Amino acid sequence: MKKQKKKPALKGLGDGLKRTPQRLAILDFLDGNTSHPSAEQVYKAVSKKYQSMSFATVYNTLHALTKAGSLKELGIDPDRRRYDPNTATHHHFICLKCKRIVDVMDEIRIALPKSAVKECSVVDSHVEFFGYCAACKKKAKS
Amino acid sequence: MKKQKKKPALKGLGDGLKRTPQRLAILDFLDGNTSHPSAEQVYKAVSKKYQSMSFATVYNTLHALTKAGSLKELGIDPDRRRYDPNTATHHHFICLKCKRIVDVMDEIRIALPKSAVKECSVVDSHVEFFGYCAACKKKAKS
DNA sequence: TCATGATTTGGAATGATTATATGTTAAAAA
DNA sequence: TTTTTAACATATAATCATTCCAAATCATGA
Ligand SMILES: [Mn+2]
Ligand SMILES: [Mn+2]
Ligand SMILES: [Zn+2]
Ligand SMILES: [Zn+2]
Repeated sequence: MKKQKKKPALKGLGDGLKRTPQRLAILDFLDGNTSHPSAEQVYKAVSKKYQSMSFATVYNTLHALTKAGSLKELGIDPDRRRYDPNTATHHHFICLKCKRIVDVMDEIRIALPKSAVKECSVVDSHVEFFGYCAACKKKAKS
Repeated sequence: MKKQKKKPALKGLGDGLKRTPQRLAILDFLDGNTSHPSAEQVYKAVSKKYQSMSFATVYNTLHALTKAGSLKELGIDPDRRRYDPNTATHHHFICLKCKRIVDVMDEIRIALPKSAVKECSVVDSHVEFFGYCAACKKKAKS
């Protein structure tokens, strides 16, 4: 029987990156994760399984993965950087109350404004939706 | 003759905020400013004219103005908060090279995806375009 | 003018991230 | 397998943006 393994949303370590247990642990936590965790959340989660994990290693690995193109740094949260293993172009809904960040995978056709295209070259775009998530909406009705 | 005054892009101090020289100086710098300055840039600019300006006051004022709805905090730059006196819904182009943030005032019709509307209530949205600005594009061709 | 609560200020505190120095190890060569 | 070594992990210090704090000052209304 093949070792069970869910479809990896994460590309994995790139190029000549060493396959260290720390990196594999971080990679495993990130794989398929849609919570857009911060460095601290990664650290906390991975520390449990892999005691002796250093905070610096988390940052190092997050940077390495980002450079390798297996991870995206999100600037959404002004307070701390968040990471997204889903590197395909997609968008996000941010709850103004609980700060949860939810994927919006729907393809959004953005009519690139002429003014932007005229002189600049647009490589990518990202839509942020702000509002109140289902849970917070429900609470407000109490 | 009426006191000459350019059309204010900035709403001004809200409610019961005292009209202090510091706040007026910051307000004056921000008025019509489209550079999306950071707190430090505000501090540097205003310090010149208003010596003795404190960094804490800049933060206090930026917060007060934000709460009053005369200013918007931008989460675009992961390294530091940036402020936008233009509180009308508009979008931004971010140059991946020089990090410049340029307004995209064109109205963009975003087809709100069903999945987002279903359970959540969307209050606002913001599009970030990433690419290379005219100046950086030109440089690259050298 | 006076009283007073709001505001300013400098400096200390915090929290996220980065840098450094040193011991460790994955991986490739022998 | 053993050797070799650049890459890596770790602890800790340093940095940088932002917030907090307590004391001094000030704007505004009575
Ligand atoms: Mn995402
Ligand atoms: Mn703007
Ligand atoms: Zn919520
Ligand atoms: Zn540029």
